Order: sequence, then structure tokens, then C-alpha cells
Amino acid sequence: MPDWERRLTEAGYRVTMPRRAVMEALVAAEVPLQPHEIRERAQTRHRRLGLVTVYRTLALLMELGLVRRVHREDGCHGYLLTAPGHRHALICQCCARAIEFAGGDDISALIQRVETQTGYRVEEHLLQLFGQCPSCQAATE
Amino acid sequence: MPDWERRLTEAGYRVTMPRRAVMEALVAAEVPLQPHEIRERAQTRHRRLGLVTVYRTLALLMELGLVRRVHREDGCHGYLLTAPGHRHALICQCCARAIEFAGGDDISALIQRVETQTGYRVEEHLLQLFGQCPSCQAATE
DNA sequence: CTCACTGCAAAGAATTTGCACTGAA
DNA sequence: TTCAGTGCAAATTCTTTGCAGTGAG
Repeated sequence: MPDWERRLTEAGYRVTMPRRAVMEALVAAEVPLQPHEIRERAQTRHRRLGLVTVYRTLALLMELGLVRRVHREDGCHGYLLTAPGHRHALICQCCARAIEFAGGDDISALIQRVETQTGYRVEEHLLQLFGQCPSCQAATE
Repeated sequence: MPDWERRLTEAGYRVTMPRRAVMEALVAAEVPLQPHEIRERAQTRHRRLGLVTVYRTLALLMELGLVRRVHREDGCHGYLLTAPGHRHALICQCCARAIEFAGGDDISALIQRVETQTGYRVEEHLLQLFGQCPSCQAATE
């Protein structure tokens, strides 16, 4: 039994076919998926899957911290499986492949500097990097 | 003649009442505004202002770099006047007042670390901080 | 006087809600 | 068996487009 099924069960939710299909699509994806993309991919497993169910499932998975919503520069958003312990996304502008990386001392230092400079108390941060992944760099050069 | 009017003119665009009204609303605002909020505020200057024109004006102002779109944690976005030379927004979770701050060596260091760790080449970054501004901190304590 | 710009209406996305049916526990 | 979960249709919300009229330069 995968960990995410245990998390669902323990929180009092049921493990259903649509939820399995959505999770499998997200696990298989290396890129942040938009709801309609998730639906298309998940339908190979569960034909009748409705877009509404995708939205509801995503809301549930986010609530449980299994999935994160990432922003794109154009304002759209995609959904990405949460890598445990990691918080930030790095997205390839060329192929959309995304990986996550951990925040380290450098982010803490930055936050501390900004707090000192502004007088604000910083509680959350949203950091995403955009660039080119190794294989797209190789393809370009 | 304000600088933004010069920028418009030099780029071959016209300075019109609706554009003035939108800019004034943004200048007066200390918080990121959503399109409908901009419209409501700008209508004190220009009654007939349509939401469509707000969208078109914002697109133009973004193209000229006068305005930035900022993301909120809930996925909505607001528009904020660009502070010259600054790139990142710090938004109060309590009153929504926003200020911008400059990226410094700390961000460069972070990006360099991530590039080394991942092999990606980083070209853009999206950084926003959320917290409490000084006056909201004072009100809470 | 011209043509960029505007407002309206209407189309098109993206997301949410209402409700009767279905299937996981 | 029972109620959480689902799918459909339809409602909302957000944003863009088409087009005839208006006003900035």
C-alpha cells in the first residue's frame, strides 16, 4: 500500500479509482500538470474521469500536503507531486520538466536581511526558479 | 509630465483618460490590486471605465515594465506598480500592504548553489515573501 | 482628420456548485 | 448497507475577442 493511500485512509478519506488515477498521473509526470492534462493522462486508467473530480482530488491532495500548486510566469498554474522535505520548484522553460530543491541557509539569510531592512516579519515564501534543464541545454548548444 | 506618460509616448502609445485613471489607482494603492479593484478605484476618475480596458491597459503597462503581476498563495493575482530597480514583493498577510525589495548577493548565491546541484541553468526567478508589516505586528502584540 | 483606443456584448477559459447515482469500507 | 465520492450539467468567475463609435495627436 503506497504511502499516500495510507495518508488518505488515516485522514478518514477513501481510496477510490479516480484518486488512484490522478495520483498515478502525477507520479509518472516529470512536469507540473494542469488539471485538464491530469485528466487526459489519468483517463488511460479510469475512462469516465471528470474534470470536476480532478479539481476535487487536487484540493484534497493539497490539503494533505501530497501535491503542490506551482505558478508559471504567465499566471497559469500546474500541480506537482510534493517531494518530501523540499519546498521550491525549478522549472525548465524549454521542456517544462520540473524538479524541486531544498531551501538552505541562503534563503534564511535572505529573509533575515529583508526583515531587517523592512521591519516586516516574514512568515512564508514563494520561490520558483526558471531556466533550462541539462538536456535542453545540450540540445541548444 | 510623469515618467510613465513619457514611456508610453516614446513607445508610440497614446496617453488617454482610462490609462491615466488606471495608473493613478495603482500609484495610490499600497497593495496589489486585482483587475476589478483597479476598475472600482479608477472609476472615481473615469466613470465609464470598462473592465476590458483595465485588462488591456495592464497588459500594456506590463509590456513596458511599469507594472508587475504578483501571485498570491491562493492562486489569484494582483497588479503592483514596479518600483524601479527592485524585483521582489513582500506582502502583508494581514492588511495586504506590499513593498518591494531588491535582490542582492544572497539570491545570486542561492541560484549558483542550485545550478551546481541540479545542472540546470537558471534564467528567471520568482520570489515573493509573505508576512506581517510593522503596523500589523504592532496591532497584534 | 486618422487611426489607436474604448466600451459594450458576447465568446472562451478556468473553476465551483447542485444533485441524483455509485461504489468503497 | 451506507454515506463519501463521483459524474454530469449548469452556474460562476476570470479573461479575451469582435466590432462600431470616440477622442488623442
